[in-house]
Amino acid sequence: MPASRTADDRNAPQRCQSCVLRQTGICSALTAEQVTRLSRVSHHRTFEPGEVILRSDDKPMFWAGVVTGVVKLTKLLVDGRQQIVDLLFPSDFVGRPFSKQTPYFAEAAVRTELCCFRIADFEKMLSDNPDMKQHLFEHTLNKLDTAHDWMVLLGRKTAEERVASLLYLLVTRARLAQSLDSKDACVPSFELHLKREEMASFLGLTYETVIRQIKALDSQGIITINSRREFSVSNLETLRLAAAWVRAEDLTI
Amino acid sequence: MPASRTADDRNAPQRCQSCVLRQTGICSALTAEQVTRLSRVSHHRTFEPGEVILRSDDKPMFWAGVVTGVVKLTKLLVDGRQQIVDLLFPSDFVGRPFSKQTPYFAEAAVRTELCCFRIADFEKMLSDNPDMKQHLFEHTLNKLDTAHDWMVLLGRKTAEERVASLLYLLVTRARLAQSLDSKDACVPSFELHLKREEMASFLGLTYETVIRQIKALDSQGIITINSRREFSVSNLETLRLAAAWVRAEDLTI
DNA sequence: CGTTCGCTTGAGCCTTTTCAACCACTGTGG
DNA sequence: CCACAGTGGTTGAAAAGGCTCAAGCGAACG
Repeated sequence: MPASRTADDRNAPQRCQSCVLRQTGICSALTAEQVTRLSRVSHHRTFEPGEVILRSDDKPMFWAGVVTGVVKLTKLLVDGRQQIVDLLFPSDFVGRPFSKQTPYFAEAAVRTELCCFRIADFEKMLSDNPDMKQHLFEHTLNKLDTAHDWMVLLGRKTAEERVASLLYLLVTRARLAQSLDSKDACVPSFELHLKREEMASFLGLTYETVIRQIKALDSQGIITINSRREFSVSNLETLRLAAAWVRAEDLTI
Repeated sequence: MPASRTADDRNAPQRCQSCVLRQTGICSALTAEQVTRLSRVSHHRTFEPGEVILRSDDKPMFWAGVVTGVVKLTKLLVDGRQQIVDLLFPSDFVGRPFSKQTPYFAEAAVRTELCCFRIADFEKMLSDNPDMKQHLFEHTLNKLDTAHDWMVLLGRKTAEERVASLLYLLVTRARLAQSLDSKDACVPSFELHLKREEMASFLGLTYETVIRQIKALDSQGIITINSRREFSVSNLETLRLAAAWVRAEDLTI
């Protein structure tokens, strides 16, 4: 699946040092020299919106970290019903280690840049770097925690709470990403990376219901609809309450 | 939380060699001698049905493997709504490593025997035994996969499919456990370890709906109700179809 | 022998889905 | 330049699946 090395890949050693994975992701466990060594077996690849990154049941050929963009992980039922089971943001990982089969479809939601490793290189990398393995282990444990939180949403929350939960998650994500770039503390407005249909698929609803609940949140003044893909949130705490979110710490997706 | 060492614990070295955890669980990664050494810092503890094992948000004091019984992991919303996010069976683990807070309530569903370690001993054990850590890592990855499967159930399946899914999961579990003891290939009838209410909480339904769907499965001949807590399944494949389960391999809970 | 807990059943209601139509925007080709 | 198709988004009306509420049953247990 990964294309051959691009011209860009030959700049890898420099590029790697400023990568998001280096700063907060898996490469933060490495020394500068180790990163340089690693950069020789990694290569970047860009996926367009809707492009499939990994196919369910396929033998995994590569493993990757998300550098920019958003990846959705979806599962299908035999009759075509589908559910997004996770959204991946920069510093998250795509691929199922230690398995003969990929358990989901990974698809780019927006234009997405991945840092890819061949499976063999990746597994060697892990056994060579216990700290890296530890990082990935803890990341997996966090993912399990947030999956459990999402199960509460899917099992028990109302449609309005679900939509509020997703918007809260996305606005928090946006703040997080922004505070890394600039020191701007508040994000009044944020852009939606997802279609209504994708929101619905992640929330266990239909897209019509999502539309109606977004409108309901707007008419209650909890959010303001700027355009189809952009919203403002004046009071984050109000949104959190509307989401029936248990604790802020739960928000690690 | 763990009680002081019992008389039983002094027999630990012998007991450990025949334990489920030794055969298929985390201790399978150890030599007999390592197990003996480990048995000195472990101790067993029994929990009665409904007894709380770990409390959400508490600092984790111990970590344990399930030897016998069933443990349910539940999450609560502020207003009291609750969702069971996982069921643990023998050879599963209770406790969240590498975290300051337990992310859920762990409660015994039936009489349950745990093999407990103090957190400090446990973390030392992991760093001393890379194979053990690897085992736990892969176990966590499996748990994540099954959590994703359950998200599909909660987000997309009908009430009948949900109930069928749970029964299929439990009957498969029962077969698995039985084939370890005897070589009996088929389990026509199996006992339910859960109350209707617990089934509902795991399935994102109300218990009335669970009751009605069990009845519906019975009247379609997919299962037979022997008693309130015991069912028979003549054709496992029919049940699997009713459950809209994607693949048999998904069933690792 | 009464109480409690778990389970069952029924009736009506409500949230969400389904179905269908329509709108807004974008890119394409005549 | 405009007709056209295609995609994503919006709205309304009707249907339905599952929930709520209420009552009753049965086994276990003190």
